Amino acid sequence: MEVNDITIIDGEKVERLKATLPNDDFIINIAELFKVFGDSTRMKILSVLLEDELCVCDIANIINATQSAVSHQLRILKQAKLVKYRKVGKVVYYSLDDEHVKEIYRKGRDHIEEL
Amino acid sequence: MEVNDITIIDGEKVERLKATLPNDDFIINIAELFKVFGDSTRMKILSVLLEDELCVCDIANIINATQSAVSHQLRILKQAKLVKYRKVGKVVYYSLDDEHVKEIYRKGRDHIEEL
DNA sequence: TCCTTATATGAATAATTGTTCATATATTTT
DNA sequence: AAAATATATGAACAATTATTCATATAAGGA
Repeated sequence: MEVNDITIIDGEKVERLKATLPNDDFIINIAELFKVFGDSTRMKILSVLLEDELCVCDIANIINATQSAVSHQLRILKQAKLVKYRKVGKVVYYSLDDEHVKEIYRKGRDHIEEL
Repeated sequence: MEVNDITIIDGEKVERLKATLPNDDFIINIAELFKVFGDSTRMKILSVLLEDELCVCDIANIINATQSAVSHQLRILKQAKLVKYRKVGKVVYYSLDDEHVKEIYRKGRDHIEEL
């Protein structure tokens, strides 16, 4: 015991549960992933990309944000492998990278709509 | 057009996509929900609660955090309706509130494990 | 009744982060 | 070649937030 020296359940069970805890890397990575979903601007971007592949300036227009803010947030979405892009001349088209985005979005929606 | 007056796609399509955007309340709520998942301490708490119903001090022991930190985070999880609790004397047992937690957790795991 | 235990909570602090503004880069148009 | 356009990015600032510490509350045991 390091932080607290009290337990309600027996020490054996505590040890067993400690063993089931995912390692720190996993915890940090999954928290980082959800953090990316945890911002209104990024959720708006993901929402429109659920509908269509779009360039930066159109995304900015549709969600009523500045080009700079959208570009910054797209970088974060890109790093999390939630969106991918395709360059056509000076225009960069962004789209969802995989099905997980849709699935996570839907599960989140289900939870808040259940009430 | 309010923020930018440039578009790549035609204005009609921009308007159509603006119409598909969820309203602000929804966006704020879903972002708030994922924000709750977006913290290591809370993810650790959810991880152990996926295994078992547990009291505050045992959670603190298992994830190696202070009682105070765990209690603060449990309040946030409670507000998001991700965990529920049951009082037995002075001991408070927390458990997952619904299936959505498991499902969201699994989808997040799938994404980071896909690489 | 007094002491201990389990949990909750307010305030302060430190760290993280989203936006803005200015500007850089790259591509197209004139 | 110069101007305009689409996007990216660094720095600064403001806002949010997680933890710690002290303490409050409430229940149980001596």
